[in-house]
Amino acid sequence: MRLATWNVNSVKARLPRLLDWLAATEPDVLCLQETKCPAEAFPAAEVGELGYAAAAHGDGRWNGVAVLSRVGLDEVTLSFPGEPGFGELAGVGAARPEARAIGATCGGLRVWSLYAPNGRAVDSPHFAYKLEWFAALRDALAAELPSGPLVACGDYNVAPTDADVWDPALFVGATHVTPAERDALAALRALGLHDVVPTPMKGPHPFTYWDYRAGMFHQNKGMRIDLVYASGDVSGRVRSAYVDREARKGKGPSDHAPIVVDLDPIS
DNA sequence: ATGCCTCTAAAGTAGAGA
Repeated sequence: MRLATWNVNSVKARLPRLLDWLAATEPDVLCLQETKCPAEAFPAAEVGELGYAAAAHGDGRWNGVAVLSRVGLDEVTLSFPGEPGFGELAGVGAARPEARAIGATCGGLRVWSLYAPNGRAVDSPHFAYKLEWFAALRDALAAELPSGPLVACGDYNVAPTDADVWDPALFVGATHVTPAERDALAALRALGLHDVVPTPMKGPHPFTYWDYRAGMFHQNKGMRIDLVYASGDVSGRVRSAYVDREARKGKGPSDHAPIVVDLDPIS
């Protein structure tokens, strides 16, 4: 099975590239983040022509996640149980969860496509929301893990180590690298989830995100913030994993590159 | 070379991303 995850930064703006990439890469399952479109506007017919079923969760302008599969798409779950919304923590009343999580069972594998809150700044209510969201995610995945093989893919908006940012000194005091955020990842690993670290196509760092500005991609000033967290029975089947930095090149790319993971069949 | 930001809409500028 070939599994992939990609923050596309608008599925509408990226649709020609997405379709070309699907045809060339042929993943069995693809997790998408930042689709930035309502579920009813998701280009299900277009991906359907390539043989993919689609499940989408959307808010409209912001966020948005989806799962595409050509090996079955069952038990679709929009948001995870206990997922917080932003407004509750900001004290402005109860809020629905944002469109940051969608789960589906694809060919016997439980798959989550996740888009973690950015956090903005450590003194922002958005940062507290980010940590609360991760704590709730931990509980939701803990509840599902006994049921079978599981993979939680997506844009975690956390760089797991200092080696996962191009210049750690520039990130002192910033989000994405704080001990609190890294502890949230450690709590997920403590459940038995394994960080499937992909191989970079170029250079020593498996970065998955490069800012659009100032030629960051061309200088390989990136971050590894897109992650594949796999249960033990899945991580043991990983034959290979890579960051497809080719998809970050050229005109009109997303600012993130896809991660592609090849799994051996269940023996 | 891979090339200096881009997306959406409550749009003609602003907010968000990280």
